[in-house]
Amino acid sequence: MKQNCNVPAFLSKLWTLVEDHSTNDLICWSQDGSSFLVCDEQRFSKEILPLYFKHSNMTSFVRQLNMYGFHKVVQVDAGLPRDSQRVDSVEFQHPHFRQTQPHLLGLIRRKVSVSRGGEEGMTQVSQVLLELGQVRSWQDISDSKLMGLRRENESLWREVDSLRQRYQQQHKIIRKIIHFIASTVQSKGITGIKRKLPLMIDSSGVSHSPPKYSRSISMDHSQPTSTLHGIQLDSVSGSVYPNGMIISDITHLLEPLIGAQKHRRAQLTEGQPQSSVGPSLSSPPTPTVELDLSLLEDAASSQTGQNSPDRIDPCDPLALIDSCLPLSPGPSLDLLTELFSPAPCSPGEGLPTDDLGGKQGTVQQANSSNTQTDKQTVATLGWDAPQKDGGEEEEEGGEGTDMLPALLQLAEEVSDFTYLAAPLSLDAPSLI
Amino acid sequence: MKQNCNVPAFLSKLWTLVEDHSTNDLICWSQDGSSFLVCDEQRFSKEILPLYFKHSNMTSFVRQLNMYGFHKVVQVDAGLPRDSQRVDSVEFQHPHFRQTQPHLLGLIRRKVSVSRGGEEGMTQVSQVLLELGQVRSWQDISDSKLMGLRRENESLWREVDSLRQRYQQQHKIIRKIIHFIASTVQSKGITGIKRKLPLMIDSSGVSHSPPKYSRSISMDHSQPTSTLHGIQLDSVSGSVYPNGMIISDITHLLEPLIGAQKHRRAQLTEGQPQSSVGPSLSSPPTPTVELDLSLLEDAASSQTGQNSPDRIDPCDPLALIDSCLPLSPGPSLDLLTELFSPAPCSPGEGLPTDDLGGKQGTVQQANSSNTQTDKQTVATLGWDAPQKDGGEEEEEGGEGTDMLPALLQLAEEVSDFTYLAAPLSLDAPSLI
Amino acid sequence: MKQNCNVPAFLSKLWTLVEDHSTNDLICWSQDGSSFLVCDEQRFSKEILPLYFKHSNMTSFVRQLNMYGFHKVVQVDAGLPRDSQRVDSVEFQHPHFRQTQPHLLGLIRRKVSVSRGGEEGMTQVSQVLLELGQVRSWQDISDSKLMGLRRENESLWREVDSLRQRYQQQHKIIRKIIHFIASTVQSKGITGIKRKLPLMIDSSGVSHSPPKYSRSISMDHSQPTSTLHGIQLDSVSGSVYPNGMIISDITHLLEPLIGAQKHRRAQLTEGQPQSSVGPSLSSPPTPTVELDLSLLEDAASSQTGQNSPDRIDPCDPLALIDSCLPLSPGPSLDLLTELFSPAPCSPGEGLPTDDLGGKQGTVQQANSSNTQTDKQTVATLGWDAPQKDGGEEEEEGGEGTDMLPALLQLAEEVSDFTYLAAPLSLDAPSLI
DNA sequence: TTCGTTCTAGAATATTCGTAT
DNA sequence: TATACGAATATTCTAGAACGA
Repeated sequence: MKQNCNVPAFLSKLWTLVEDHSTNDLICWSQDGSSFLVCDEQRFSKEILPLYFKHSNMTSFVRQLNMYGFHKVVQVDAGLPRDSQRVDSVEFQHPHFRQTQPHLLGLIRRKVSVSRGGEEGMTQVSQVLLELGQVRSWQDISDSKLMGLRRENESLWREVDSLRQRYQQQHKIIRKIIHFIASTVQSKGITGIKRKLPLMIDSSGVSHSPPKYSRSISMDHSQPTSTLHGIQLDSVSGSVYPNGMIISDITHLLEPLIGAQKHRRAQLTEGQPQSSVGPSLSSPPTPTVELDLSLLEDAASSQTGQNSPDRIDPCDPLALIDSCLPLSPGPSLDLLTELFSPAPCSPGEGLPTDDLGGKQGTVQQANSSNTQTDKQTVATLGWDAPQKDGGEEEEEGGEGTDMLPALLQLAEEVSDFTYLAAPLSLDAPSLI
Repeated sequence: MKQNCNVPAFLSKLWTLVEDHSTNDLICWSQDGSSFLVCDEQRFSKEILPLYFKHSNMTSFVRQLNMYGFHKVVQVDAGLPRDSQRVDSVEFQHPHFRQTQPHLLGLIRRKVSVSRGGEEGMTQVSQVLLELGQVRSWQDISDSKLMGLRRENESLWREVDSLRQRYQQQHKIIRKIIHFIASTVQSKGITGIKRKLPLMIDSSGVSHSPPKYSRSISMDHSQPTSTLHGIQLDSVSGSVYPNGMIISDITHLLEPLIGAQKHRRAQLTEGQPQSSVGPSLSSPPTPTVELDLSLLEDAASSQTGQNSPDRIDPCDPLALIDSCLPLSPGPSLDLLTELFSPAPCSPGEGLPTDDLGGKQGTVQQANSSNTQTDKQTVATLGWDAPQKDGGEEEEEGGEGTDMLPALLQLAEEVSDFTYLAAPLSLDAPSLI
Repeated sequence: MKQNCNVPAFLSKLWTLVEDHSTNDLICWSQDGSSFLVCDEQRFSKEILPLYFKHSNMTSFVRQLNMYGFHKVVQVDAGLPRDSQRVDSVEFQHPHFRQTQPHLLGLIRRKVSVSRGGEEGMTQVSQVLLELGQVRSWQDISDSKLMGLRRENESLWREVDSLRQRYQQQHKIIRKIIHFIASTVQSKGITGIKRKLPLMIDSSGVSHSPPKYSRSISMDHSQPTSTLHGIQLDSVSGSVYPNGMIISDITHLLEPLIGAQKHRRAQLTEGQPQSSVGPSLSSPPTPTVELDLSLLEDAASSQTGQNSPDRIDPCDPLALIDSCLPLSPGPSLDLLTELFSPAPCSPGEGLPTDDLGGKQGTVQQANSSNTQTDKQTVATLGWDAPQKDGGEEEEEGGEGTDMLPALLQLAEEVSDFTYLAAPLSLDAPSLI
């Protein structure tokens, strides 16, 4: 029974007690051997304790445990009504009290009443002061760190802002490209036949047509509204159309966009908010833009649906927008086909869904009117007309050829890009 | 059941408990009514206590008794051997807890840990306390700061995510543009006829429409306004170069960017560290141009150099693209293929819907293999056919077709990019 | 079942409670894991709470939550009439109570009513020591937070860097696309005459001159390297002018952009919050893109106005581009002209090496002057020549029209998108 | 002296109540 | 009305202290 003389009796007894397999139903090691459990406090105190100690009180046993630095392990399922089967079991643990490692018992020390001698309170004060000094120095350091972090964050914000701006710029570029392409197409078409321009212009929203102005106006108005939460958004939007021709307004009509906006807003409101959004950004972000040229496809489809194929009509913004929708895929080609095909399209395809709060209603109308170009016109315009114009041109066939190299080049470049792009990995920070 | 409102619940319950004759076998008044006895601690704690309190622990009951000034009454028979019938009974007493005298309960006061009463005054203590108070307030502030930083970071994460998404969207747009261009080219080729270019050029870019001017004006206006809140940014904008066209910048693209990036990194690494990064870059923004059309030049040069279409040629493009498209899958591509290919070209190039899984190796390989296609192959595909083949090809529209594969390839490449790029994981750490 | 001894029982239980999938219908994590929801208050309090606590009162549960710093998350639909099915669900959140991050529980501190003490002698050193101990523990926590933030920031930086790189890549792609378009145009133009394309290209600054290649090469190389430590600033400078002609800048001219920028800035400033202006963004610099093709439009418009009023014609890319050139006005145009024009126009258009110095005044002027070119001039240049050349051509112009609207629409869409998307406000929380 | 036993207290958390905003 | 907090009490775990071996 007795253990090493160095080890207090209580610890020796406790070890023996826990090790004893014959009493495992009342007291035993925990699963991992890092603590021990007393399963039935009642029986344990009355049946086991007297065998080792001079008492049969659980409280005394616990007092000793605490005196030697043991701690009760709280059960999460506490609080449960003892009704059910929950046998009241208690668990105690000590870093140096582990199954299979009795040699660690020597490291367990009994607590001694520090008897704080009241007198030396003074010394303690000095100690306290010292500690305070340390604390203060630490504070300074911590504060510095915070400042640094804050600056860093500011830089990050600026950086993000910069990125966003660049992104916007790029976006504009894309827009321009599209525009350019449009121009190209036009010019080609034009060459074939004549005179369609004016119309186009009108439709395009650029032109001199009065509607245009109204649009602009509406735009302006709308902007203000956007100011709601008053964030930068407004400004942004405003910035949008500076100079070029602004066809954009028309677009606004489209619901899709609107819907998108709303979402965005909502997102903003919510996301921003307080605390944690968790980094799990995975979800976050409702993606923002949705626009893409898929519209071409859609437009085609929509057109088709409408029946009057005579015109291309990609003009219809709606169609375009729709196309953006990830879901609506299909027909992409149709549009193109129609566009390029000689057959006449459908003239009046009003912009559908506009809602915009009534601001753009006008615009739409104007738009639709424009769109009305008929198929014939298109044909006449002869998208490819130029090419065809001259028979001899063919030799020039070189035309196509010309493109090729460029495209290849482009393709290559892109490929390159892909390589570079590859993905920086971000290691997750994580934390603390 | 209810007791005087002045009397704490514990005392009320205790009185009721002791008075209850139905439980006299477990708890009852002492002979003289000056104290009460708990006869069977075991049963009492498990059967009675839960009926009155939120626990079934004798120790908790005792703790309350002590808290209210009750004291245990030592049993004379304590010394007796534990054997025999000595049912473990405990007795508690309080001067104001007497049978038949419930009115005295109001005199029983619960102890409050007034402990601290410090004897020595040491003035210093007050000083120390003062400092501690400061420290604590600082803690609060610091904590707030951290929280703020954390929120800021979360917002940043969100922002970055948003940017990434937008970027992706843009990417899609680009892809679409390419697609569109491809279509255009094709159509043109198809038309068979040629020649229109010159015209286009003219039209392009320069338009005489009055509206234009109006736009410009608006632009100007906007600028001024923008200056408002603007900070250094304005300067930036200023640097931007308003509207003229600036060709010079183009150059920037080249190396400079690279160098810049490197710098950025360095900064990061260094900056991160402790405190200040210094950036009082309020102005930072000055945008630098990154994008430019220099490509035109490059393209030209490369083209010139290459000119011979036989090379490159990434043929099997289609497959790749589809796989990439997250949203709009296959159809579009197929469509295009059909449209542009005079005859079913590469039927087998089903769009691999598989996702790249971030592996580009495959793609590249495919690519390279494709590239290897010799001119002839290309011709077959129709890619360069026009050039090489014969003039008649043109009518067949086969011309345009030629382009298709290349374009598709390009599109795919882009798609690839998207995949790779997207993957970035943002785990939000969180913390604080 | 066992929880960390350091973590209060309430938190352990709460965690277990929320994690328990079997009770997800009553209590579970929120979508993003940053908070938890109690769906059916009634059932939860009566069925779940008693299993973990000594009560079945929602209020007590909430009190504990508050005691530990949890806060109720207001439901957006709060204002709605209580009518219908409004399932009474409540949501609570704590910055350190997040799904998948149980290690943060240790950072949640229970509030202590520091009230006591007060005035009098508080005293005792012990008290002071106690406080110091708390302060120290807080320090540890704070330090941990800082570390976490730091890591998070590092990740953010990496992310931003990644985005920037990807952006750049995309930028290149766009550039390539432009290139391609340019090539296409050229080829077409060639058709008119035959076989000039190559030459033109060459001349246009793109040329095959060895230097060009060297540039490209350098670029690629540089990029890889860029990944190093580089900071953003460098990039900026780098971005400045490498070699080719950069048309991109041109875009900058447009006011919209500028306006937008300003707004952005303002936003930034405000968002950032308080203190620091932050701008010490050492890094900030990373250049932002400025380039856009707006010029196309502008050019078009201006041209139209000036020269061939009959049509819009934004088609000609070159013209547009030229117009954009702020600095080297004349020359650039000339170049393009030369390229596309059958006859060599203005030979000497050196690339303006001057740096923008951020002054646009000059640029603009140049620009305007350019724009002013009248039709005739253009004609001379050969720019519009094609159109005018053939009388009939004009009429044909109508053809193109069909496309135009669609394209314009598209352009607008994109613009819209920009507006919508961009605007996201990031309010910087700020704080500290 | 050190350790063991017992009774009581300290300290922190838990539960309830009341109320300020 | 509802959210959050102060305050008082309740429960638990641990510690202090007295006393004896």
